[in-house]
Amino acid sequence: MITLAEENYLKAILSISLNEGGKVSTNAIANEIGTSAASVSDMLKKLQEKKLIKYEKYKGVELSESGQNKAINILRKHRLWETFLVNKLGFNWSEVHDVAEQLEHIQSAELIDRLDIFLEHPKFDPHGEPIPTKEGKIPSTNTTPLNELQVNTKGKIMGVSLDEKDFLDYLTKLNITIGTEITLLEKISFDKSLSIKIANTKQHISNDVAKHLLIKIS
Amino acid sequence: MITLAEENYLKAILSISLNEGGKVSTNAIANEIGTSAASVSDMLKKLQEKKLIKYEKYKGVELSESGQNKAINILRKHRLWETFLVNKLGFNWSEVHDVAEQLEHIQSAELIDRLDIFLEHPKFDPHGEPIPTKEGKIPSTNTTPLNELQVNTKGKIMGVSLDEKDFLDYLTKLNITIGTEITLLEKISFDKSLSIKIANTKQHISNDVAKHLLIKIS
DNA sequence: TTATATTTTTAGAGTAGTCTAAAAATTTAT
DNA sequence: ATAAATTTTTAGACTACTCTAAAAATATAA
Repeated sequence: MITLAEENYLKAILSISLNEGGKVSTNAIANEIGTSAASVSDMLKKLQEKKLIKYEKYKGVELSESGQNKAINILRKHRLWETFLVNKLGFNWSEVHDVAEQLEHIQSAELIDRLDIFLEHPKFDPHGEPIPTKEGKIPSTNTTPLNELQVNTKGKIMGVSLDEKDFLDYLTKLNITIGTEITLLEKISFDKSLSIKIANTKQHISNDVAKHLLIKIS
Repeated sequence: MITLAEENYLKAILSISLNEGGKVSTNAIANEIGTSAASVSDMLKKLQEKKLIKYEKYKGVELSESGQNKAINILRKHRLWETFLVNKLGFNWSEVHDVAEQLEHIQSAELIDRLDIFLEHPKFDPHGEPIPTKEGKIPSTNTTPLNELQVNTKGKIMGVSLDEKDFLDYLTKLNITIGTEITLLEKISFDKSLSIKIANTKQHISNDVAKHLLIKIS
């Protein structure tokens, strides 16, 4: 059996390696989970013991096949629950993260199968992130972070890669949501901030915001 | 903050006192939770410390007001989740207990408010048990256990007071479910077993089964 | 009412997870 | 290439919960 803490470590390792690729460092995990490097070091030994990760002391860590399957399944559950909370219970997209973090640990394959059917097999969660398949594949999305686009490119916002209340509430204030058409007008080299056009209104956003907006070029 | 283990103790104490009334013994709790009396004794000290119970050594225990509120809220969550699982996800009434035992610990008042709305404020769970109100009241049901009825009484099954798979699957096999019309034909004094009539078919059930069938006399 | 049985509590120890402080290994910079 | 900075691991301790065994309190019965 896998414990709740172990699940959270696997999830953190998956999340970091999806964002950065390659081996994951102890510090990165500590930072992601909000714990000490010492605790991480301890836990990595246990996960290694259970063959959920590949780990060499001082050399960083990656998920084993079974570890990856478990981590992706947790991600699938998280995104299905977020979809349920928004589509069925009427939550706002900025309100669902914390509850989904709890729900993702409920143990019942049957429950998730039925939830998936009930939601009519959604492909994306309320943040536009792809929902992993039952078989453990994460469908790829043909999107580019806004800050990597060239000036004068036009596109549509397909998703956001950050699930934090403040960020999402700010986007809502800017009239930015999934499906919003956007044009990149100008890149300021000094601070990498961007001028954009949304619904014929010019707006200015920081690089920190832009890098989490996933665009499909039109 | 209340831990998962503490929640389970409060729930166990509530469940026992609803069934038997009066103060709850250490052994009864140990039995309900499936742990040792020593562990219970330990935990009772902690719950007392947090003012969730009224406890005197060797004298048994009862819930404090705040403990009772917490316990009833867990029961409310359990029964709402069971209703969701059956009414929305299509689970059978015998399959939902274990998953609901996990879901009842999810911490979010907003979630439960919205679930209640989504389910259209159900009054009873799939086993016919009343769903406690948000204010912490458990509505009373005017029902009598089948084994307490007099011979030749006719009634309708309004609920079952046991949520165990084997029991519920057996009822299904007997064509017994919520709403089933039933007539008590005969009581066998030797083993307290009963002859009953369901849909014009005579059947025979043990006292152990009958005592968990809650009847409204018609 | 005193002995016996039962229940409950205490004592001591174990596991999972966390922490801080210090040691060891690795990386970076001069 | 060696010193300094950073990262990672180890050591030792703490909390929450669990256990078994033994002691203490209570209930039951002759």
